[in-house]
Amino acid sequence: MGLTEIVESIQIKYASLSTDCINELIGQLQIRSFAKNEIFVKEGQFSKKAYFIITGSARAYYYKNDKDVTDWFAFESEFICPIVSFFSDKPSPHYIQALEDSTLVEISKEAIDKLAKTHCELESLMKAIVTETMLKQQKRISSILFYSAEDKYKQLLEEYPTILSRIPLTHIASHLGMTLETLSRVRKVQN
Amino acid sequence: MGLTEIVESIQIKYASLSTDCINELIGQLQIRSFAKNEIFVKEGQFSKKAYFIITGSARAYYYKNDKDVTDWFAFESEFICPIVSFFSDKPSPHYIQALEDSTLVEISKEAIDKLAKTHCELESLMKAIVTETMLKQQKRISSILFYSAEDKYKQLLEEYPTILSRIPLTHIASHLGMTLETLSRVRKVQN
DNA sequence: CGCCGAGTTGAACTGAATCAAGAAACGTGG
DNA sequence: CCACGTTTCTTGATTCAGTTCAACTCGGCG
Repeated sequence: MGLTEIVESIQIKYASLSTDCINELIGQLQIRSFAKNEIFVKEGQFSKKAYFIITGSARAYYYKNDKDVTDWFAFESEFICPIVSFFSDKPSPHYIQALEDSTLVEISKEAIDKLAKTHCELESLMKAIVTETMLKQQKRISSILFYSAEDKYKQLLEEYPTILSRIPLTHIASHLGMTLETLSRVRKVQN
Repeated sequence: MGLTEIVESIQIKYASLSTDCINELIGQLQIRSFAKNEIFVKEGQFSKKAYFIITGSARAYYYKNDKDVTDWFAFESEFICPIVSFFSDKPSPHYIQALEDSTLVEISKEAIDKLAKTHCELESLMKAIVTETMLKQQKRISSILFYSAEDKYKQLLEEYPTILSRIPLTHIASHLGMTLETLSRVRKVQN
């Protein structure tokens, strides 16, 4: 898949862009490859880059009381970025790590903002992406508040049916806000 | 406070607007007043209106297993809207209710989108508001996952020092994801 | 073969929920 | 302005989902 098709598909999903804008945008993209387990954004960094996953997967995680907590997963055709540092001027509490050998497209916020000055559609596209993220978080909040460990696990499997074969249970557990032991017990009941 | 000052202050906080845009925007605003406890957005509605609070307060809430759960509070100079229905094309799970006698500014999404077609700055302003909301939710997720009932209560008091005198504890408890009884016990320890 | 990290299992513990009862505050009409 | 009923909040006893800590199993890989 070339850069053109990638931008094409993003554009279709979120908000259409002029050919002009698409072309200029492509000039700002960088293809990057990371090996499994490679950490490409570190805590404390001011990283203003966003990544779109072509193949592979990644997770954003942080340390809470010395425990590794996975905040977000991203798979093919999804974005991932150090959300705090990307959108505000604070250092990132998150690390980002490839979970498989992965190929990503990288773009800097600076480049986007600059392009958006002349291409307003890009601003709409960004708004659409942020809105989607916000609605996902909205869902996640109510899922954390109201569902049992078992239900949260089921929900995750529905959203990401292949996740079990791709990602270690430790990360799944911490993302669901439960311990590895609890996840293990929940799984025993299921199968 | 007139509409001009209100738009002025919003614009300063999020993203600057041209005088043209400001004037057209003002033409789309509606001042609305609600009595304490009045419900002005109902569950199941497709409501594409957002509200900016001039005086008073409001909450967005929904029913989860027949229990009334407060999702968001909003006070002076804050926005509130039925987030799901406003940003996607789904009916709102949320009700919105005035918690005190309140005066709000109402604007429809339709009006904003129409204006944004000719005034790109407005798109940036919307993006800024959505981004702010997203970052707040990000914070809320980690607060739910990692803090004890007591810590969550303390945090809320820091963010909204006047909340106790303005809003019943039931709503505060459900917003913090705990029962009224637990909140009551937490408060006893504190004071 | 033996080590090592990932996952499982068990037992004891705990923070918060639930259920139930009572106290305090609130506002509404006489 | 007081009395009464309703709503809001507190307190207590019990239960429960999930955590913690510790030991054990399994599968892959040098």
